[in-house]
Amino acid sequence: MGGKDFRLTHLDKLYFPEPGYTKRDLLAYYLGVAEFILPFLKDRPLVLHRFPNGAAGESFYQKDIGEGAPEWVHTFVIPSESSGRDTRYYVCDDLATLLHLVNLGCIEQHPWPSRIDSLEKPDYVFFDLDPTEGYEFDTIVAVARRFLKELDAIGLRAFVKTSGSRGIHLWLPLERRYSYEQVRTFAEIVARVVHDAMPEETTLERMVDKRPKGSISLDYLQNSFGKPLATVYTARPRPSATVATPLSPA
DNA sequence: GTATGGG
DNA sequence: CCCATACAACGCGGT
DNA sequence: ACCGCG
Repeated sequence: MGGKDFRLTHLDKLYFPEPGYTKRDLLAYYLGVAEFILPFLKDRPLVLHRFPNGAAGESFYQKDIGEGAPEWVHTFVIPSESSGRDTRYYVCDDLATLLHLVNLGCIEQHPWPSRIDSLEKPDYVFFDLDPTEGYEFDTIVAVARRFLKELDAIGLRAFVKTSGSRGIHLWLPLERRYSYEQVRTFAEIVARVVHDAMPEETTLERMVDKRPKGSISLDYLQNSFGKPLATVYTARPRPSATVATPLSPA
């Protein structure tokens, strides 16, 4: 693969026991959608969420490529504010890297919403509509439509995808002119407008156990430096092996 | 998932 | 040889 | 400073 050697291991390991999908199946999936997912990974630091023993097993997040990564992988070094050390992030720019990551047990792909040539300036803002226990899917749809309506009212057209778990993500491309803080503030304003319009159906409460049952949590805080978002076509570590899927808002 | 070290 | 263990994130906001 | 959250 372009002289980029790597080894695919444990191909028969069951990654999704319920439907019976193995790591080989997951690799085949990503091979099939590579041409669609790679453009969303290009030039972005990637946060890995690894499940070496499948979707139901123990998992961990990984930012630094660590030891033993192929020498040809593209990386981007970002100083960690808290630890003071440098972190060498993966940047997945090609199929070989994508499949290498899947081999590590990286079921999900979580790129930053900013690109390495302008890290401090996100090129999209997103809204994570996350349902609480006992929700109705119709409620999420109604809340998503309200977001689209409010954004349309100020001349903005957002894109929609299923998160692949239970919720819906909306995202809006931005010129790279605004800081994370500015983008987060904008997201908060829009979320408050929607919450004021649908106070029963939505919540801005951060504490999980204080959210009204059945309400949709509007999480705008994730629009922050170093905080990634599960991207389009990424597989999710759910028992049924769901996938984040772009939707037409029609 | 992989590298390492002990039994 | 095989098993056990170590290791693999961090920013934001509320208190 | 620490904790909950994603």
